[in-house]
Formats: sequence, C-alpha cells, structure tokens
Amino acid sequence: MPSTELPQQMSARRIDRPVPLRERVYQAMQELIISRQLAPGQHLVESELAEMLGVSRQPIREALQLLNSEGWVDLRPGYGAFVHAPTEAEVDQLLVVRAALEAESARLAALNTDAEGVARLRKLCAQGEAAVASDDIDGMVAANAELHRCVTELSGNQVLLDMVSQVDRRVRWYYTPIARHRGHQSWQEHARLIDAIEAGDADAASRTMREHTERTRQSYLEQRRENPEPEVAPVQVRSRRRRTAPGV
Amino acid sequence: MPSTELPQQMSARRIDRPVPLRERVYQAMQELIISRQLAPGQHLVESELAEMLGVSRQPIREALQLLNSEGWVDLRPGYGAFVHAPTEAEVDQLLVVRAALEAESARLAALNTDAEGVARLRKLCAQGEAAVASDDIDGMVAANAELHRCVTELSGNQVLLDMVSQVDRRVRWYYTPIARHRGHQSWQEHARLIDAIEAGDADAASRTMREHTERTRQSYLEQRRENPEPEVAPVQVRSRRRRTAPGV
DNA sequence: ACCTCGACTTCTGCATACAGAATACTGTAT
DNA sequence: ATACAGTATTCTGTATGCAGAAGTCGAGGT
Repeated sequence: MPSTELPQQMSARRIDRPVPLRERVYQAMQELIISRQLAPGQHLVESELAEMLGVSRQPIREALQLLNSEGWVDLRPGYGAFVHAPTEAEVDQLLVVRAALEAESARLAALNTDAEGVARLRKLCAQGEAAVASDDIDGMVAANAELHRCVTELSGNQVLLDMVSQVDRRVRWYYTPIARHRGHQSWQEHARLIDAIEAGDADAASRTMREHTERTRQSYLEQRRENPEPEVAPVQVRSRRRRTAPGV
Repeated sequence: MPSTELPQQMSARRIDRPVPLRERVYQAMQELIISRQLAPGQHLVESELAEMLGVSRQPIREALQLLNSEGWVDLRPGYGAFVHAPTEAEVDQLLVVRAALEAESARLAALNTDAEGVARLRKLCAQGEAAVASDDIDGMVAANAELHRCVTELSGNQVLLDMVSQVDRRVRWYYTPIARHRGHQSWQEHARLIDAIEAGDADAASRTMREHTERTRQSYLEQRRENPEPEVAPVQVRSRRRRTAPGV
C-alpha cells in the first residue's frame, strides 16, 4: 500500500503540502528513462509500472501524460506508452532549437547585465575550469548545465527559462560524451561569453553563445558518427509472456 | 535472414480509430477558454466540468494535465485547476520567445529553400493581401497564422515546429487586435521575408523575420497599453454555493 | 509451407467509490 | 465590530472495477 508515511522534508514546496504522487512518479520515471533502466522503445505497461512503484494505475497514467507532453514517452492511443527513442535527426533538431533559444538568452542577459549575476557566472566558470583541470567529466557537465541555466535566468524571461529547461532535459543524455570530447575549448568560449555579457554587448553575447552551442552540436554529430548507438539496450522485451496455460 | 517481416500488415493504423475522450475534452476545453466561456482565473471544478461535458472525472483530469503542461490552466496541487490568466509581462515574454524561434525558422527555411514551398508562401501572402484589401480581420489572422506556420514547416525542423505551434497557440488570443492595428504593413514585411527565403539568404530572412515579429510585439504592447484588459470577465464565481441543504 | 480465420489474452479507457485535505462558514468571545 | 476558533462541506487525490479494443497465438484450409 502506498500509504507509507514519508518524512515531508522537501522544502521547495509550500509549507507541508504533500507532493502529489503523480509528480513523484513523473520524477521517478524520468530518472528511470535517463538511466536507461527503461530502455528506448520499451513498451510501458501501466499495471507493471504501478506494481513496480507501489501505486495504483491512476497516478501512473497522469505521469505518462506529462512525460508524453515533454517528449519522454510516446502514447499510442488505443495501445500504450513507449519510451521515446530519439533519432539522431531529432537530437540534432533539439540542439538547433537549443542554440537559438540560448543565443536569445545570452542577448537578453547582456541587456540585463548585472554585477551580481556576472559574479555568479564567473564562479561557475571557475568551477568548470577546475573540473577540466582535474579531468572530472561529471563536474564539467554539472557546471556547464548550471552556467547555461544561469545565463537563461539572467535573461529575466521566465518563459524562455521554462522552454530551455525543457529542451535541455531532453538532450542531457548526450552531454557527457560531448564534454569528454571538447571540455577545454568549451570553457574558453564560456569565458568569452561572460565577457560579452558583462560588457552589455548583446550582439557579441548572442553570437558567442550561438557559435558555442553550434560547436557543441557539431561535436555531438561527430561523436554519434563514431559511435552510432551509444549502448542502447535493444527494446528489452516488455514482460515475460505467460504461455497460455496448457490446460491438460 | 529470410525476412518474414510483416509487409502490409504494418500499416494497421485504423483510420477510424475512436478519438480518446480525453482528447475531445482537451479540445473542447481549449475552445471554451479561447472563447472566454471559461474566464481567466476561473476555478475549474472537475465534477462540474464532468457534468457539463457528460463524461466522468477521469478524462477531465487527463485533459487538465495536458492543458496545464501547455500553459492553459494552472494546477494548484491540493486545490484545483484555474484558467490561466496571462499577464502582460508573460505575453511579452512569449512574443520574445516566438520572435527568436521564428527567426530561426526563417533562417533554416532560407537554407532549405525550395520552389514549391516558396510558391505556397506566395499564395498565402496573396490571400493575406486580399484580406487586407477587403478589411477582413479574421482572414488576415488566418492567413498570417498559416504563413508563419508554413515558414516553420519549410525549416524542416519538426521540433521547432512543435515548439512554435505551442507558443503560437498561447498568444493566439492577441492576434486579432494586432492585425487590426498593423494589417497592411505586416504583409509588406511578409513579402520581403519571402524574397529573402527565395533568394536563400539566411541572414536576411532571419533578420527580416525578427524585425517583423518584433514589430508585432511592439504593436501588442501599444494595444495593451491603450486597452489594458481586453474584456476579461472578472473571475466569474466558481459555482453557485449551495446553502447547507435544508434537509427535508 | 504459407496464408487466413478465429478465439484468447492482455491492456487500455472510462466510470465509480472512498478517504483525506483544504476551504469556507458560523458562532462566540473580546 | 473584529478576530479567532471550531465545524461543516466540498473538492481533490487515489484506488478499484468493468467493458471494449488491440494484439497475439494457434488451428485449419489452400
């Protein structure tokens, strides 16, 4: 029974409001997908998920709706849900969109420039360079994500932030190989980007960000070409198929 | 491998598959919101909607999830759903994002330029100009929407198309006054945009689109300043409050 | 051996039911 | 009159049940 009392220690929420189950299911499933425990293409059976997560089908369904609207799973109306399997073309398109949105973020951030924000950026940049120096891939990825997010926050455009975050989650899978591929250069570009933002030079900031994300995209394409399908578990069969009980 | 892969059976896509109830509810509610029959800020009670539309609460809930993820309603976890009431700042931000995405669309469309697509654009442009000539506001809005959509389609980027469509639906409310405000000039700009796309001049196309959407945004801001709240029904009370049932 | 037809299984879609949470109301005290 | 507390009520969140549709498997015909 899911009536398990959990110590409501999440602070991001309003005072003591229980996080809806659907949201926890959403989070859990997103992580299962990112970690490949739910493989791309896999058929998701509601009752199995319900059992696996210890809840009823209802919150599962609602979470699936959400995951669908963000491109994590595909819903075939009469049939079921499938973990979305992004093609190379699709990831490429996502990176193009991301490039456009982030270039706009940088432009607006430069127009909104503010000393405190620039300081945050510098700090993150330093963290990233440190990660490069110690060859810490995960650290690079993390600092990179935070830095980009910070730029978008500094744009002051909440809609933009939501959108970039959404796109970003969908391509997060692909950052690790990219970071491995061009870690050092990437952080030089970040430094120049911050210079432009600090100077309030909107065009330069936009252009620098665009070139930066464009190189990231190129890097992805090269990586993928060298390593076409990065350990994609091949559709890991849905469920043990109970043979029809032979009556005899 | 003696490929016994099912040949035609693969397209077993029933043409008359029954549209899921949740989707019809989604459509219906979106139209109710656009037509202001459900007013911004209004509290949506699931059971009332269910009764109004003649279905159970389940498809209502699923539709609400969808409407929430697209910004049509706000979901307050413990409490309920409310028709989203966009602020001026939010609409402005949406228009900024739209400008960035559409500029990218135009850029890509110019790179992908193709005679057949340009012909479609020209035709839509002619329709729009005809609508301007006959002072047909709705015609202008429709032709405008189709033209912009067409440009994004020509970009060849499906992700971009999805994203632009989503943003576009959220600002559709505001197109009519804008069209009324600057109908004629708008179509001159469209013509120049198409020229740039036809010429394959990506920078010009991008710049033209950006200036165009930027003027649209300015037009919105002016309009809104003249007419701060375009007939927003003020939160039309939720439900007749049944006095405590007087028993027998 | 291949294809077709038919029944079975399983799953989704939808409806209903129940418990807890949040709100709004009412009465009382200051 | 205002503020506060207690109570009542409504609504959401979640679980469960049921019917129909989609897919699958197997048998029989060609």
